[in-house]
Amino acid sequence: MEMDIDDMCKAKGEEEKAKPIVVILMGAPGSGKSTFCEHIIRSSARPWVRVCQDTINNGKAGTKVQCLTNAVTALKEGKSVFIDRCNLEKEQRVDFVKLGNPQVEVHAVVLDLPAKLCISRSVNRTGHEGNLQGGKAAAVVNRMLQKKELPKLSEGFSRIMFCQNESDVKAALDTYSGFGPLDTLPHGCFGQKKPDTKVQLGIMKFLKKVEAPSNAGSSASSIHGSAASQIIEEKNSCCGGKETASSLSHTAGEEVKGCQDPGVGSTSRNGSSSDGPILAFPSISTADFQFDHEKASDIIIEKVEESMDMLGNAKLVLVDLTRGSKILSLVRAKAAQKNINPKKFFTFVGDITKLYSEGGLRCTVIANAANWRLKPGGGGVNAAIFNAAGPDLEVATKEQAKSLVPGSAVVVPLSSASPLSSKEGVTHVIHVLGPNMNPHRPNCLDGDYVKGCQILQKAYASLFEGFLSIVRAQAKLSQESNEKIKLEPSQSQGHSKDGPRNHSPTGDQKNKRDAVPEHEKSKKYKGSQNEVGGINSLRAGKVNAENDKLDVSTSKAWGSWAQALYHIAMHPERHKDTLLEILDDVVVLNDLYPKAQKHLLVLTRCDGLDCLEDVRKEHLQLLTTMHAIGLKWAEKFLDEDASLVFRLGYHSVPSMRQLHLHVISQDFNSKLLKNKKHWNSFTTAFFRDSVDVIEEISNQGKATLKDEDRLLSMELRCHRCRSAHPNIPRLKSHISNCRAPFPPSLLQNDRLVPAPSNANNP
DNA sequence: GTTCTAGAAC
DNA sequence: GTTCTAGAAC
Repeated sequence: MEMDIDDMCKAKGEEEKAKPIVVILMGAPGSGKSTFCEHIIRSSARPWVRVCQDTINNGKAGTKVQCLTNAVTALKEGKSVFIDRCNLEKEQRVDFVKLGNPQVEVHAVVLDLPAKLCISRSVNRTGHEGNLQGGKAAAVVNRMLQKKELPKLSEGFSRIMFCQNESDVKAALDTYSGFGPLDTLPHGCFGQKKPDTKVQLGIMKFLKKVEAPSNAGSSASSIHGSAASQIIEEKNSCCGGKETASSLSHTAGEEVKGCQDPGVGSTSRNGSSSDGPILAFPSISTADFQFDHEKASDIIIEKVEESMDMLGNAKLVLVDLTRGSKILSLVRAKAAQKNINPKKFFTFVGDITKLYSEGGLRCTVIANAANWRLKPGGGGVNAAIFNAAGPDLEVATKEQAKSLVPGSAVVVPLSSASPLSSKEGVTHVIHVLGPNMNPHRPNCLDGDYVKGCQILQKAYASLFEGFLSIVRAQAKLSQESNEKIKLEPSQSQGHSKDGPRNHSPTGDQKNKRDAVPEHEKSKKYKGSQNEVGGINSLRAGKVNAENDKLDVSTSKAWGSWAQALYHIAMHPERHKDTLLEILDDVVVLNDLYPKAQKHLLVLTRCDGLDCLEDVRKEHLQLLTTMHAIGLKWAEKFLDEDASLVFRLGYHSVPSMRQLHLHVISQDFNSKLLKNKKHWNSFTTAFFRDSVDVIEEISNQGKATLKDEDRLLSMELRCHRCRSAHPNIPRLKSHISNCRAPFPPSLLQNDRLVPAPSNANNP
């Protein structure tokens, strides 16, 4: 179906310019499509018509042709159109995309909220009609979601906005509510979460099934499919940067105001990040905090030098607003003196919030010289960055931490709705708090440069470490997707990436969380993978030494109930009757509350090693021993029951003190597995496979923790087929029957330990 | 880590 | 009414 351009122009008459658009909504039942339209229609200055297939026929469901006809009519009248139907499959939306023409842009708004939320909304909405309740609603939504295909610009959309949580939806609402009749919106993909920014699951993992599994009719129909279905996973080509980047490059300022220092390094201006991520950072503490510039420049150089080997193709850029900046010249001179690779580290004169638009330097990560409360305002870089990033940054920051200890940093993923993200290509802001030498500011060190230098060193170390964690996470993600594509070379139409997922909490959960008073939030906060130093360490009772008040001893950070394993490890002879094995380095015991048929713990006897966070290279041998002993026991159990499959790993943040390795069979058949936290602690990225931990310690010297609270409160998904379930009992009834193969990520690297006879088909 | 329980969800 | 979740207390 084509629009007649001439007709449309005539209809609009002289006034012109006002261009109607078509917005095709996509989302499962309960994703909020109608609410979305209604909200915008109420508040928008643009005339809109909502074309809803469910009600188009005098309040009853109509046909697709009716929808198309109504849409054409509305467009001829100069009205913009919402296509309010699920549109999850490409085939279902192709005719609506054809409404577009050179005069009429077609946008997509994808409401990809967690399945559980859609299910619960569907249930609520349809409950009174009595035809789509409970499991039925779940089945319908799950089945629809199985087929969903991510829209791509190549289908004919000029703009696609992905909404994976309530705040994304809010951003989209704001965008279209404020979208006046004469306005235009930038083209491209927006809102697709950057890889592994921990914010999201959702739509990034897009699934496409070639054929339905034989048991697809059950309410627990699989999302990932069973052995019968072929799953193809692919990193969606339209997301994560390429097209967004190209759309940005068209608008990049022709006039390059930013100025790279000639003496130290050089990089091409436009698209300069194409060959590696760049961290732009201001000099910490040398402005308002009045830290000595000579000392600060030494520390910058020292810390930059230390990071050089780990950078890979990533780069560091020290940024200052003014060309004559003293700190910049000092650093430049010292970098040259030390022969620091100018391609990996250089200085740049420009506004750190406009590096791309004004300077042509694309930095995916920028550092902020934050205040301890992580509040906007103040002045200088902090005020500038919070201003430029918009309110999203404040919200995202609060999710990560409430305050910062001097010498620490916190990584904050930036929502794609933030102008810093859309205009400058920034994916993360790292807040850093340096030492303060200014008596008019909090925590003044009164000229104590011994402490001051230590803190500044820590601050830069934390900053660079935070940046490297982002770089590593992104590298790992792209490597994984490459592997996936290699695995299924002939079927690259799907859109999913497997592996440990960072699911978003459901919207309602988020609301509840948002209702929690601030102090409560920070009280509950237990640190996150992206957080460096600071609060994460606080939880373990190991706060930067310079903050004496917070430097509590390790044992005090654990509740009395969390000491049981520690006591066993220190005095195994007192617990002989409960222990399965006592060795020099480790003891083995059954988990007191097993969450599966077989669930035991390999417990280190090393004093002072409480959790994964404490583990360093010197513990590599111990980790290997723990793994070997765990494996030995798994194999013993497998001898007795070849149907079992084991997984060995650590909790990112354990509840019990004293490092312990879980050896757990994957049946999860235990009445003691009672709640979401139990389930998610063994089936999300929160569970760190022993093999991966060993690899990370060996390569990076420490383990990656996935300790976000959200992981533990994620929607419940089957660990095999990844289908979503509304509650624990339903989930358990599903897993007792699910025989789908394990996700590919678990099948790699010996993460799963099956009986030898099942080695190829656990 | 568990238990207890209020109150939300069904 | 019963089931289920999630927060507080331990």
